[in-house]
Amino acid sequence: MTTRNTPAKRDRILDAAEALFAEHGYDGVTLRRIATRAGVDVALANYHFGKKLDLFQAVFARRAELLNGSRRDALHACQASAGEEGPSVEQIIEAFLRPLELAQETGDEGWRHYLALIAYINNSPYWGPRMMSQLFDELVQEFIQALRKALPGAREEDVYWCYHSLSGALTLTLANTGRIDKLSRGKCRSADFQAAYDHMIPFTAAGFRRVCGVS
Amino acid sequence: MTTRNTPAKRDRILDAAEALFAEHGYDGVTLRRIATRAGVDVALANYHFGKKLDLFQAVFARRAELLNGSRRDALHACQASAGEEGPSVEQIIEAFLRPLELAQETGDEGWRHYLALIAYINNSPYWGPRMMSQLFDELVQEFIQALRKALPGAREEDVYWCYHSLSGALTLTLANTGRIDKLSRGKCRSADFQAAYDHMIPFTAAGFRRVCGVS
DNA sequence: CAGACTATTCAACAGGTGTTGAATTAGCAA
DNA sequence: TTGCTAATTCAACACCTGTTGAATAGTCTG
Repeated sequence: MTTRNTPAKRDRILDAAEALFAEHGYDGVTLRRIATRAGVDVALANYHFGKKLDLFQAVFARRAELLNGSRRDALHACQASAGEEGPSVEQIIEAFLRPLELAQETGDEGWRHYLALIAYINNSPYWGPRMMSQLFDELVQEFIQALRKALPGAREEDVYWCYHSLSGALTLTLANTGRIDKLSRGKCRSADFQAAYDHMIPFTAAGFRRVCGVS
Repeated sequence: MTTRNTPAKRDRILDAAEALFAEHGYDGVTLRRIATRAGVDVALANYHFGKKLDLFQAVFARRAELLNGSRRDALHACQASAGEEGPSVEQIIEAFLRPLELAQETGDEGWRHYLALIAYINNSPYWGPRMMSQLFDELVQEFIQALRKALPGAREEDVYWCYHSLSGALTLTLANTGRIDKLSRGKCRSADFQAAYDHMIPFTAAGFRRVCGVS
């Protein structure tokens, strides 16, 4: 066999880096802290991934394919079950958001950290422009085209601005800062993605319909 | 006179720190880089503000009062001009967002950087919980109470979730990452706050009405 | 077993970090 | 002028950073 079975330490480095980068950002994390958390020597990160920046990108890329696949499947499924005129705005947004719940379905902390990392990158004026596009733009454009079909006659510009609001609401959810918990005095729990999406889907769908001029 | 007229260098340090913190985050910026940008010796930042963390907080606090005042005035103004039943959802959100346009009205780059810094802090799992509340929560609660009055019968939890979406959309706007520019192939310019709010106000207002069960 | 290759650790480097105390300059009072 | 104080710079500290090359341990092949 050409590819050896990768040892556990390599993955532990990715896991540790994922969690720390998500909470403190790229510059807020030291390779030594990552290594300590992974129970590994500092030099090992360099051996497996090269420079610190390469490790950062490896963490970011690791789960992207899986996430994109899950989202794409959801979109195609709702398109297949819909009729000729295609799925509704609500169905499309649902396909966009629900796959992100895998974070808590599986109880996998890694996914929660990864989604927080996406939020960090997407909201960063430095990282956003140079890292989001290559992994996520193609699929996002597919969702936006589906939305345009569900909103006939909408101006292209309006659809993009609405997507911007949707993306922002999602990003803050994924960041999982716990601020809404404090504001609402415990009535909302920002870690409860399901509740967040239950509200976000009708909220953003109504926004799309209003701004894009379809009753 | 008891307070000397503060020399220009002190403010230049705040300006430089503001711009750099907003783009690269707390750990991504070095005191030497701030000093260089301000045309000042490294030790001067320490003399005026103490530790690096104190400088960070000073930058964050500098414009907060002014911003809160501007927003509070806008809210009270629309409340005064409204009748007994209070202002509409649209009017309240407008009062929440429009004051943020001062960034481009005045052409002041400092405000643009400051708002991007708010976005950075608000979206950060580390800084968000420990810095947002003390400066902004009181006024936010006032806005939320106004929204509840405009949405009679709405469940408190639903109002907070809707505010969460509004806050997320706003945060991504303030971050000013330019991603929507690329996605829309130039049809939207994320630096154009006015266009952003023109879309965001009806978008989020429709979301509030739908989720909070008022036609 | 020897050999080969991968995974991992050890030790150390050159450079950058925040911070500090002493020295210097500038601005105003008597 | 002479003082006094605030503002600013200079020089240096102890520490931490990412990175690297050599050394060691582990694992499979023949």
